[in-house]
Amino acid sequence: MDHFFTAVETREHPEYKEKPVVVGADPKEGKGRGVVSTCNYEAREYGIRSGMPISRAWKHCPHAVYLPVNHKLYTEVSSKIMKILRKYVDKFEQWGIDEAFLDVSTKVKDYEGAKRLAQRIKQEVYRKEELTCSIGVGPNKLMAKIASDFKKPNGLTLVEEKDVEAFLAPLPVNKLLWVGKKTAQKLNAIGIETIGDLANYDPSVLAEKFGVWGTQIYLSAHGIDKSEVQERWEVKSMGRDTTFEEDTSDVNHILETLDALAEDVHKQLVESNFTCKTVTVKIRYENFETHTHGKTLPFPTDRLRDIQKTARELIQEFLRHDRKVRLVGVRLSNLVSTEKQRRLI
DNA sequence: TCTGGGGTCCTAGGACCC
DNA sequence: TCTGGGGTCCTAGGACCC
Repeated sequence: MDHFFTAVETREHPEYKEKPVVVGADPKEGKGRGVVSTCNYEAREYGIRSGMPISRAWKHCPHAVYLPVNHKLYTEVSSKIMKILRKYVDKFEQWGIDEAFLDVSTKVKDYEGAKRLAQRIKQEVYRKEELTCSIGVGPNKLMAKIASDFKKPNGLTLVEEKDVEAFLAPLPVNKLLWVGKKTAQKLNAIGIETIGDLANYDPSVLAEKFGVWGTQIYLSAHGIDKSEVQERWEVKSMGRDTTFEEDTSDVNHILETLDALAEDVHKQLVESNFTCKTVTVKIRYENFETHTHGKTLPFPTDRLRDIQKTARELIQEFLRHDRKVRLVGVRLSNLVSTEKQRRLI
């Protein structure tokens, strides 16, 4: 979906149309902490980008419309859109809140057919939800994803198998899926700037420098991706974390916050009929130094007091009166469905 | 410039078992 | 006194995604 959160907000509030809109943390007149979640194209004109500190966005454009993240609303709209998409295929994979992979290989004969299908999907989504999306068509998930990024908003990009290498070659290496900031830096350091540079690099050297990862990105640079489109329905972990309004060394405040986060994630655990075996806490000090500390219990649990007690024990060693804390979090993993657990007992 | 919150996957070392 | 080879599970940290 194109700038999904701000697009939904603008649909709900037509008065925002043609204004710069930013969804994210409260800017508090430029003193807010947190980041931009999504911004529309008008806001991008001012240099605002998603992931940017909200204070910096404020400097770029104080008169933009700043809105909090209304996750509930976006999830509802997302479900409706996913339902539309799912109808078109039998192999479907949701990817985050606003993206999806559709395997249309059994539904169309050729790329021309895929293009027509993509146009129909765009029309239906627009007609029913008044929202635009950008679609990429390719021989595999990797290429479809990169193609979908190529022209936005409201784009449709086809990359046929025979054109894959030529399409990828001029793109900067960070356009490749799984190549983020760190990997891009390392690649740049050895003279690799474009995907074409990477494709022409000696794969054995890449394997030596990056291990399995090196082989993976080398194949990606050639547009090779064997992964299947498949629904992931199994959750591996669930967690909550929060950044304090102000960094704090108040132990009671930290522990109470931790309890509240545990309560919140416990609610989700019970509602989704899971028990958990592992509790992990996360702490971030004011200097952004971040630690995690986890414990696997001898038994799976869905009792709030087990989770809270374990979390409190785990965080203890990190709490020092001379170190201010920026963020705390609780994550539950090693999930076992309550049904499965009953069978095991 | 000052860095959210929800996740997944991978790695490497250590404990432990046969 | 020196020390195999196979495996699983746990833990902490890091990179990546939206």
